[in-house]
Amino acid sequence: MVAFRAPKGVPDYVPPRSEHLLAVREAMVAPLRLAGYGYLELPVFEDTALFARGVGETTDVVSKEMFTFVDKGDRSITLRPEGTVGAVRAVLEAGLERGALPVKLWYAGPMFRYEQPQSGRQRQFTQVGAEALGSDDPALDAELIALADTAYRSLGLTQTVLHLATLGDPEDRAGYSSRLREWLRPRVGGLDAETDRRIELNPLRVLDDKRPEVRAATADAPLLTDVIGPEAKAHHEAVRRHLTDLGVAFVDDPRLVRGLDYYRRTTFEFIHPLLGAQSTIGAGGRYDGLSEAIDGPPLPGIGWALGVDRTLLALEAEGVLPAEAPRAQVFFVPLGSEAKARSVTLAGELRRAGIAADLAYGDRGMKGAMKAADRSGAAYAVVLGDRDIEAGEAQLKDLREHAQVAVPLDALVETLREKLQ
RNA sequence: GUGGGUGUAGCUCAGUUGGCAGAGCACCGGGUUGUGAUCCCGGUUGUCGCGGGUUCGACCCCCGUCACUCACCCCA
Repeated sequence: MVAFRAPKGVPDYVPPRSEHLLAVREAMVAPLRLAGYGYLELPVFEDTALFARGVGETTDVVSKEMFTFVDKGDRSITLRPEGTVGAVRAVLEAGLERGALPVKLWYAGPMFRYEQPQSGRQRQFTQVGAEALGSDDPALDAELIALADTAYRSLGLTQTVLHLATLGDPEDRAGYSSRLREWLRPRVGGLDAETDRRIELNPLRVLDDKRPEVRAATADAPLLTDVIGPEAKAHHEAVRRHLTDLGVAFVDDPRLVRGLDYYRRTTFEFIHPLLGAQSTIGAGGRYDGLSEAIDGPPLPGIGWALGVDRTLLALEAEGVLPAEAPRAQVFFVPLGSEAKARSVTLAGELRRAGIAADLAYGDRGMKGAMKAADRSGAAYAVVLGDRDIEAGEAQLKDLREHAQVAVPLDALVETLREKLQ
């Protein structure tokens, strides 16, 4: 029993799992760099009103899941529940929308939502996000989706399914909403207060309800797809075509519903079938009205966020975790204090030469130190005792071949450098 | 916020009708004066989540509480 535990819903990652998490993050970023996306470093908290306006007052995220507090200057501050709104704010603050368009950016870091934790859902979680602003070209929609697809593939995931939909333009959505509202009232109205509220404020959300009775009741609800205007429809068809040209497989999902208000036209989710209830490992969409919602100029945009934690869960579920990397290439086994001092020096020299080196600490004795060498994954052990120092040499042992040779001490670094080439 | 499940060694978990708290793994040491991963031998670690109650006696039964976990809601 330890005195302190991490706060509820806040995960620690320790080796070797933390290495896998880092690898996921890097794999998500690599394709973005190859597509001209620049790095954006963002604050993890913002003015509360920014999220309320940008994400939408009626969303669950804003209405009940924000980590909000008042700072010492009496400002209302909120730990970011998602990244897009802050990214757009930063772009506007820096005036990037006046430069070359589109502006393509990525960021990564922790997000915070005050929710009941469960598998794949933590109060603090990490996302890699990408945004492309200043163009409504459907090729950008397809590009971003393809980059996420590439990231998942490069990690070895094969079972991820891309769901694609369009929300149409605001007028399509508004018309459909009122129609759907009328349709829903007699069918699921009165079920509970939350659902009633949702029918009135954001009826599309009801279609996302997972309760069997709601699912059954809404099975043949009218579809948004049927009322999409010609422009949005053309945009959607172009996105589908580009994706097909790029070799990205997807399924059309007319019932796909996103939880944040700023989406319009393209929306998508990457779903992993082995994950249980929280199975969306990445998602995004177009948000052409977001900039105006936070008092900016008209600025179309498309973006996504990939869940780093959930993607790690997916890797574990598919059993495609990368092999553990050795912690050292060379491991010193010093016998005695003089040998310890020489080992510390030599390990330092190797590290400066770009070779991963470690040594046995404490007075472990031969056997224990060799065991530590073995566990480090090192290819070579350097055994160093008084008699070797007197002879001006070290015993260099190849831990895989079980072969050992004496090497002059002043040639050790160079010898290892050659052997590890 | 709501519901189910689980809390025993660092980790994974056994623990019989209520009768001296265990195993495997890990870790440490020895078998080898200076040689690992295999093998053999030995050893360390416990507020049985916490607080009450019942009982001669509670890891076990009862009540409460906390934590973790899965699911709903919602979402990456």
